[in-house]
Amino acid sequence: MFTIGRLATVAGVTPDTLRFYERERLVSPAAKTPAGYRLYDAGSLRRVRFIRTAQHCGFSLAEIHELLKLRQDGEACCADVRSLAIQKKLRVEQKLRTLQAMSSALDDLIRGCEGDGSRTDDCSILHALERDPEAGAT
Amino acid sequence: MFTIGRLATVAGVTPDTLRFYERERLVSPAAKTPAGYRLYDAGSLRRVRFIRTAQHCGFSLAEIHELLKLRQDGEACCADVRSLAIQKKLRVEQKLRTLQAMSSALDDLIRGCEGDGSRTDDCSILHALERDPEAGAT
DNA sequence: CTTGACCATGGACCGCGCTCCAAGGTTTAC
DNA sequence: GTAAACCTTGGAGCGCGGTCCATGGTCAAG
Repeated sequence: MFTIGRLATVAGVTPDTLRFYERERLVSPAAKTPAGYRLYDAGSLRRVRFIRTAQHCGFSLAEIHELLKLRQDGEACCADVRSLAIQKKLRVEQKLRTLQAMSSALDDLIRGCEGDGSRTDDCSILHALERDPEAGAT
Repeated sequence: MFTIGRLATVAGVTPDTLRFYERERLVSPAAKTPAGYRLYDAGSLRRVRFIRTAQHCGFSLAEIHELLKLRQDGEACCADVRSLAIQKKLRVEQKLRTLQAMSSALDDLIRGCEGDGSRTDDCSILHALERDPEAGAT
């Protein structure tokens, strides 16, 4: 059994974060001391690690709540979890495409620019940004 | 000269957004009617388009403010603008790498999962998410 | 038995980019 | 002349994932 500070340290978060997760019904202490101190066990640590890892996969806290509910739910099956992972993958890929579009738009700007000391009223980047985004390319 | 609603329509934003941009010192009306109505000109439209296009390149409103300041500033040169674009590109690429890591982490989860009807206590995805993220790969 | 580190609660606040609302004035179309 | 559509200001609220603060109780070391 650890106190909140100890769990925070081993899990790599802050005590405030753990209290926040508790308000969000993601992790709750295994017990409390008579004085009201939260006490956590190894299961709590696994749960916090679950949250952090899922976050690294792009899941929001609300989605992690869903995943944790599936784990509790005797009715749920592995395919349900897999389905959430696949949906998340699709959204991550959508974001990737958006960022890739940004990256190549920036490339175009940078490439079109001399980068010399000319005044900014001649700057090709500033001119390009002003063009109607709805108009055709070029 | 257009009213706020007309500029909003042609620029593809809402009047609320234009008022918000004005509070953020990004776009201000060219004039006001005696009754206090905002009036915009073609330069305003170009400015709003600048903002939208720069947003599509990943610039935040604060950064767009910087870009617009450079345009005003007689001292600034094209190289300053180019430098902001390059910095932005680096940050976009960093985000891309983060998302690519998410994408392949999700791939691993999905690949490792049968996706069959087995109970969630056997789910390889849920087990994988519980593992210590600091531990070496497996 | 005091000092300092730790813990509790409740609530405010952050950044970001809007979005919506209420209460009222103005303009336009018929 | 009246109704609809538009405009004004000021301020609150949202989603997200925390972070920080004030105030006060608890616990361990010396």
